[in-house]
Amino acid sequence: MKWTQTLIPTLREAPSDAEIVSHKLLLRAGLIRKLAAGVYTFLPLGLRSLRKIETIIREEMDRAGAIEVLMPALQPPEIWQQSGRAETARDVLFKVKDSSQREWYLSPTAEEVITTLAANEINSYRQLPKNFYQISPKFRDEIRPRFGLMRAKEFIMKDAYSFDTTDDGAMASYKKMYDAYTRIFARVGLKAFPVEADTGVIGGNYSHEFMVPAETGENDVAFCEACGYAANIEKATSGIPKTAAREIGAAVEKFATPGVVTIEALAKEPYKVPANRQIKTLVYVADSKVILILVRGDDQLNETKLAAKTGAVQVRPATPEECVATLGAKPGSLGAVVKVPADVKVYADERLQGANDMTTGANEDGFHFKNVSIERDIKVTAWFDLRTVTAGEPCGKCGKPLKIRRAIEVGHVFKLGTKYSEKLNATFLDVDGSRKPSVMGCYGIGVTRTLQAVIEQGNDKDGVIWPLSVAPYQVCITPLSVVPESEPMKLAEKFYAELTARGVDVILDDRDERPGVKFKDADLVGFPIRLALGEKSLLKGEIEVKPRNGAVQFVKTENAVEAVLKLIADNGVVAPAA
RNA sequence: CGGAGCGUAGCUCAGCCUGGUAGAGCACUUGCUUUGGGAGCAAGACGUCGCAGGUUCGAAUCCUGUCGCUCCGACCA
Repeated sequence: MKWTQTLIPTLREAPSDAEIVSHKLLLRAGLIRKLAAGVYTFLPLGLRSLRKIETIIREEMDRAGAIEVLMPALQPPEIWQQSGRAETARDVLFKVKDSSQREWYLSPTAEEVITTLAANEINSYRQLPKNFYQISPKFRDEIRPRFGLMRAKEFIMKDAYSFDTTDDGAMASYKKMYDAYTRIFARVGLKAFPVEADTGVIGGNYSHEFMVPAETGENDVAFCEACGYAANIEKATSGIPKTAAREIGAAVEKFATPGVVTIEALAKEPYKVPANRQIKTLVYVADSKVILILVRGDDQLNETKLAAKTGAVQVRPATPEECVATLGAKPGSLGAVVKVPADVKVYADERLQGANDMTTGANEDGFHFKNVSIERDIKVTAWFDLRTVTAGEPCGKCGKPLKIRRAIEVGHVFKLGTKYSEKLNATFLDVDGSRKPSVMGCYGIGVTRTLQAVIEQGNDKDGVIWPLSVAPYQVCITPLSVVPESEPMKLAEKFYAELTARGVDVILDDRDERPGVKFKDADLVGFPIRLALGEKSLLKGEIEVKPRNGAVQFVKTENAVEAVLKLIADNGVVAPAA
């Protein structure tokens, strides 16, 4: 490709609405342009990288035995009602109406469609297992699009859905995808690692996310360097000990705490009740039912765990008015010892099991109880792990301290079980003649997000540093004179032809620009290898070969093509084991 | 949806407080010079100051509404 024939609108300054480095570079390097919040056009260079990522994904999905299909973006609401997700996924569904006022959903994912297909087309165990995948635009009514392609209203996702006859088969399918994902991210040059994850409204009971460490990520991951344990903070557990039991003390005693409405205030003079001897009582509304949550004063409730453990679709903190209506006191004086309505369930964090000599609100503004023994004085409906793990806690597996870091989620694999196949009647006849629902799994990769993650991970002050495997072009030839028939231009054309013939992706910067401009642009876009052809070095019979992230080398012109091919071979695409 | 902020040239932004001629840098066009890391000089083109209403002799500037965008939070398959 000749630079002047394509469109590479580089920017010296980033538009002010770009916040993080990868978003700025996507715009500055001329890869994408924003049409509206969370909605982007891919320019020629951005599209080339996107296609390369897609190609890698296709190769690895095909290698793993998955088969490609293409499902519609327009989906009828009926199948979403059938699966139950019309309700549970309501908030992210894009809904459109056609001219006859019929409603459609724009696909945020395709469990319903593929399961409907399987229900119609798969009748026998002989047809299983199957794994269908597609790469297509997806739509989510994100309440707050952010960070360019990271969280967009429209984005490209690879989604795959496996169907098996047995749970073991489903597990094997899951493992294949897990391994394929590992290879995919390695090939696109991303340091991504799998972590245990919550399943959210997708459902199912077993799940891993593939995470790219990055400070700008929107997820926290807890991990143990000693034993390799890693989990999304929404799911992570630790080996932190339960609250130490003391001697069973006297009966519960009320004491005045005027104006004290925080854990911290109660921990100070004159009360001096340490946070770890307090019970924090939280009022929540789970699917429109009021519930009480008890966690230790120095712990934070993990809402994802709460939803997962209680099976609620939606949980939210109660308003102060709802608290008063339920317990008769405002937040800050709440407790579960007295005045808990019979129909209000009380869920307590396991760390409180056996705790006594605790202090908690008295459900009377300005008063607390002390000497509370949780099992003696509080009617706990159920014990769950509900707290959020913090850095430094002992790993639940090996006891070494856990660390926490930010990460970008680029892939997610789920074992779904029969949730969708049962609801949408995706059944098959087994060997013994019995009809069974297929055991499913689903597997997503955020393709556009992966592209941005590559940039977030590979950049310096001058611009993008692409892995060879996904760079828009592998080599940029930069003649410092573009006068036709000039020595630099003639050689540039020759290298262009030869490298192209050898299967290398080359762009020739034939713009009549000053060298500085061309070099700056080449660095900004981040082509992995740059060939500079200037009068000075040509007089010595040399050209300049410069890897984007390495040192300049001068090479005899006759050896230049081989030098480039060697660089590509040395730093090239990770060749995954078959 | 709650909180905060911003909409002025293609991009980054000044001007607004204290109403009166719409500006700078970069980018763009032409010419000359320059030519190994975002050149110099000269000339030029580019604006319904987001939109609508109001106040005023007069509004980019003050007021009201509205739309869009960004950030924090809720949310996040």
